[in-house]
Amino acid sequence: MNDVLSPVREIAPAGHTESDCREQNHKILAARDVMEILSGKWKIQIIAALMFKGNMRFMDLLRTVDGIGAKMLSKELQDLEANRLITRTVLPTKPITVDYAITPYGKTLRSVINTIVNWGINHRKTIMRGGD
Amino acid sequence: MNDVLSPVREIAPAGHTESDCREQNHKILAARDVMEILSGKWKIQIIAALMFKGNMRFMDLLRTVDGIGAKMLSKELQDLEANRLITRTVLPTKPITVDYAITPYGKTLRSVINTIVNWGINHRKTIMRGGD
DNA sequence: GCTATTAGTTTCCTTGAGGAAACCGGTTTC
DNA sequence: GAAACCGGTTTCCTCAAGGAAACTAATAGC
Repeated sequence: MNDVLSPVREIAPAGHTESDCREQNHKILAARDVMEILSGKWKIQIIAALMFKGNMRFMDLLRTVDGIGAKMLSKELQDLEANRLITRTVLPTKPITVDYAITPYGKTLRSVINTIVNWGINHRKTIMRGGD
Repeated sequence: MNDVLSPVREIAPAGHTESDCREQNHKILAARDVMEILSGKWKIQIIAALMFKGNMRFMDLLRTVDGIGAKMLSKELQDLEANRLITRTVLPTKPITVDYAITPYGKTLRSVINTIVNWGINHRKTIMRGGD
């Protein structure tokens, strides 16, 4: 009776082809992939720390990434290393030290991190202005 | 004896001033803010769906966001609405329908989502090429 | 011998994210 | 009156994320 209702409405909005639709689904998957790699409370903060402050040792990161504990830091660093985003280098110093650094591949995340950081900075301003 | 060791090494790398350091910490916080808003398994996928496919109803989203359940979808939509990223509009149709749309403020996330999606697409290619 | 450093690991615990399935109230169709 | 569609909510459950604190092992200084 009412065909404005469209009980089995097409998922793609008007004017979108099926191939458009497939491409959009592909994008949604890509977004999910990235969030899986960067998910959790700490990964982005660790990457941002290494990216903005340069190489750091375990204890540096423990002090820089506010609130993280040794166990979590250790685990997150292993994850990031497994994803080839950072390297772990043991240095032959007397109290042994370990250097963590971003890989060239990890550096390709710079645009992602920068975009996120810029939006975040603006978001803070928006909230402060009374928005939200 | 060995001053290369630097037991209480400065956190900022050589050449960085204290004000640099404060700015970098500010960036790390901004990154954390954004990840809090977008964290979880579904938020980015929901935003990406609305952004790339346009307004959708509850059932559209349930079908589009692969694997999500009604409870999670409902809760995530409430979160996104609370953060003023989407709007919820009840339409006076016969079987009641609800339209979800991205707000102008939510649209400012487009650059973030696009950057994430592009990196993700490239990441897939990298992995396919045998990398990892 | 005692303490401090570095870089973790181990154990135990709590909280919350997320999922499956049933249910609900309203409306339309047959 | 039964079945189906819409947009959820409620209940119950599990598993993983995350945290605190103790512990390890090696070395160095006092």
